[in-house]
Amino acid sequence: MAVTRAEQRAATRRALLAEGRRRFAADGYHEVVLAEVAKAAGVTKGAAYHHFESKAGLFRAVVAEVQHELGERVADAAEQHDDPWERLRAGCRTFLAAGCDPVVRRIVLVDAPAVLGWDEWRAMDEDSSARHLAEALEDLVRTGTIAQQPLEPLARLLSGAMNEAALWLARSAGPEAAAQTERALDRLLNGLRRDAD
Amino acid sequence: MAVTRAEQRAATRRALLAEGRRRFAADGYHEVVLAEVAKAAGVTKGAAYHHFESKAGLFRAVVAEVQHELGERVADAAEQHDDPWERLRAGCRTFLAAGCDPVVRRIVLVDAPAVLGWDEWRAMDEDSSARHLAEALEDLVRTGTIAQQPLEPLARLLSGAMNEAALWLARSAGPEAAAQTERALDRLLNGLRRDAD
DNA sequence: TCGTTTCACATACCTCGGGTATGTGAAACG
DNA sequence: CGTTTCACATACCCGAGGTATGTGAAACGA
Repeated sequence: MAVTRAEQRAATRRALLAEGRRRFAADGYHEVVLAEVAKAAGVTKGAAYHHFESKAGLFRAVVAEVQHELGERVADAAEQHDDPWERLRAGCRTFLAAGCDPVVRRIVLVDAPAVLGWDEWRAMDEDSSARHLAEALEDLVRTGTIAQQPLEPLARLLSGAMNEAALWLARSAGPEAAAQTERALDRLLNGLRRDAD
Repeated sequence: MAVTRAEQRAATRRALLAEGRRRFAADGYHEVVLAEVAKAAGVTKGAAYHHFESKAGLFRAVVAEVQHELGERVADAAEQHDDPWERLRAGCRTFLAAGCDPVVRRIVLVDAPAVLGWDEWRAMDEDSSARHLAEALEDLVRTGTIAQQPLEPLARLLSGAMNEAALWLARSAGPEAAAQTERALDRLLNGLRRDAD
């Protein structure tokens, strides 16, 4: 089989990303040593620096990847529904469930803000997940389900609430915790509705 | 002036904590080099390791200090009011304002979860701020202002909402952002009330 | 087909910073 | 006043991120 250079390059990059994702999720950014990631991926540290500008650069690429997948999952869940209100709820539920995944939890929610800086983290979050939340809220205003109001602060509050709840859910043993959290979130959201339930 | 050993020890510890707090807030945990903190505090690295078990140990002590002060401020603000509902609102407003302080923002909200681990961060947060939130919610249930319900998930949602909102507020230029966030938070909380506004 | 260029890495090396082991001089103590 | 304690200072180790340079096999042009 002929292996072109482009194919080999892509394969190496994928291997580094995959191994990085595993280790960042399992051990946390600081505990991960780049040379070991490279070794496990079948290459040396030089390859890693050829593909990424630094250890933080590899981490950034992993975060972007995970964020993107997360956003897709949330969007897919929302699209299962037609009613804007149910779209929002479905997205929230999916996010809460996904946040329990150690990959999302450790990489995106815990380490990323500290490693990449809060501003960059927020920009990446906006591109993947938070954007969907903002759109969902806009739909709710457009359809008159909730009153017109500044949506940016509201989106931030809800985004933070779900981030933290996801982190907490992953640590709470009770299987009823997820359901309780969803109910509590429902109650909060219902406060925004204009008409009765 | 006679300087006893205990006094000197306490002074050195205070100096290390103060300088650490400054640098951790300004540059972030990773960028801070322990030897420079010690030097700026008028001692050497050896002194730092005599007082704290590691760089993370100094950071942990700083986090505990800042968390404690933050909790006090929130509690003080709440105690200005008698009505449980207003106590909660006052505490939330105070927290949102305090979270904009770079010391709280960078040290407690951004770096601490990654450096100390989310579990330890959460335990410290519970001891200082989150405990007050939980008590406020219990009061609201006791007085019948909000319906009886599992309070732990609700407290987590609200805590996360305010953490994220505080982080965002510190970055948003507009002076109306704080007021808008408080209004949005009010709307969410109002959803919990049993009776009309 | 063959010389040349490109490039995807490997290898060797540097440096900085966290951590440790040990020394020291002045209080504390009997 | 001799001895002990202890709050540091000094010297050293080493692991890990980052860099500079080498290399061999594809890619390419003639």
